[in-house]
Amino acid sequence: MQSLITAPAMMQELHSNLRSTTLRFRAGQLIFDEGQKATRWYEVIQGTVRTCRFHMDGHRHLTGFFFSGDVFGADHGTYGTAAEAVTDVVVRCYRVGDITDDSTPKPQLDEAVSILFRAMSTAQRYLFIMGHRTASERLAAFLLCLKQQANDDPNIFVPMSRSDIADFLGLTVHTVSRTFTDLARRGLIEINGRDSVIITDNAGLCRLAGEYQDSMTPDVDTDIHPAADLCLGELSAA
Amino acid sequence: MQSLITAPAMMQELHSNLRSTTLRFRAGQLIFDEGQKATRWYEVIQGTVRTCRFHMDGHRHLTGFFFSGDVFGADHGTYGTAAEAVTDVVVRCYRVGDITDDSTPKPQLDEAVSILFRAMSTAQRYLFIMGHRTASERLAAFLLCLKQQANDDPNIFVPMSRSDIADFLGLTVHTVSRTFTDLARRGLIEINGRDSVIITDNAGLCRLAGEYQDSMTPDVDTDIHPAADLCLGELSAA
DNA sequence: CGTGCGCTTGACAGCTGTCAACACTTGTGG
DNA sequence: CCACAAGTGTTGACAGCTGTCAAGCGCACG
Repeated sequence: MQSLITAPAMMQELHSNLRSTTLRFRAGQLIFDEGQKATRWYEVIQGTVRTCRFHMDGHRHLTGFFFSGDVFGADHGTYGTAAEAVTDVVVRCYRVGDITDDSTPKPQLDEAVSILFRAMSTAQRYLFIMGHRTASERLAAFLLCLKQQANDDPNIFVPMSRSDIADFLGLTVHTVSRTFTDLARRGLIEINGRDSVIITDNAGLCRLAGEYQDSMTPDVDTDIHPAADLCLGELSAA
Repeated sequence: MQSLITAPAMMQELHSNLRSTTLRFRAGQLIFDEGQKATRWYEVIQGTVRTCRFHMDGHRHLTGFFFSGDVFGADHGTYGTAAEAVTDVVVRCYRVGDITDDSTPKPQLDEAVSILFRAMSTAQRYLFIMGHRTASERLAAFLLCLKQQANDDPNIFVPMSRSDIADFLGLTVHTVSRTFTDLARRGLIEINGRDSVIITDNAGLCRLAGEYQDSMTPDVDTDIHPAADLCLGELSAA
């Protein structure tokens, strides 16, 4: 569920060496705006943050959700997205020299590059979802990401609004809402209010999302590439 | 139209210092496979190359097209996609030390990182297209990319098959075909055989693709974010 | 000339966006 | 405490778009 842009875990190794400021934002508040000079990066201490872009046609596109421990805003030059508080949040804010700064130690630079490549790979997997998956498949993948984010607890806390989910998955609020009730009707989940979902059929949800449990092989008989894979779970990989 | 993964122009600066091998591939031939160790990167001398992934459900997803001068295959660790010749191609093949190799000069490393961030930005823009755009809007954006790739000549050469375009845009062959004829019927393009298209109404095509010519402002009256933009043309940015 | 492949087209169904209405919660003010 | 408004979420009706299925066309190749 982390950003498709950057989640440089490598920077976490520098925590002890960096001066940080703790900030609080109320739900809905802007943390930084798209296009601003990217002089700081942030770590979520408590709450949930979203990154988003607005497009000419008025559509909003959410590019990631960030939870406790996640890093966001580590962009290059200017911020490629805005960041907003989904809930009341507490974040730690670090000034950074540019990643390509001479003072950056070599191994961490290596890891940064590696992470960027992984982020690209994640983005491409996500591209596939947006291009080829239906609403219920996208929502299933999304819920599994939330579950993984919460240590695989099937009792999921959903801090973001239906509208946020819609703008993240490329759907409308209506479709998201309908799909929630549809998944519930099919016995895959149970809905407890607007911010709580229980996964009652994990295997079924995985099947929907395009993941296959255990060593189950996909039921295709054509000449599939051996390396073929689509691990939606990695959407939330750091 | 270049890869969403990597198109490190910085490496081109090293051409003169590197040993290279010239290789030829016939249309349809595999250049390298997904998952292989990424020990070389390639530059297209002549022809067109595509990079693709296969997914469990049997779907193919093309991640980029590469034309003369474009660089592909500069991945980290293993290739994230396979690369195939769309037409008969001539490529130059370079062995590379890892980008993070100690011998890589600092400025070029900086540029590599910068390019990676830009690629991420491009991927996110592309994500938006996949999530929010209709078939005709996608095809319009695609054709404009092809046009830009060919020095803005409105007489476009389309080397790839309808199937390739479909798997790149997240559509089916049928929809791509129907959309081609639809654009022609609306007077935006003229189709000359399967591999040649003339753009007869550039402004109209731009409007469709979500780009606005000149200083035309989008006709929305809601509280649009000031930094809002969607420049599909940058899809083909290096 | 026959075959195979890619491209096109039509009919149809399914999914999702749009429009509309309503329920529920929250906050404000009387 | 109630009335009211605003925001969010849900649901239904409907239309439009796109995938699926099916058929046919044109071209390249043997």
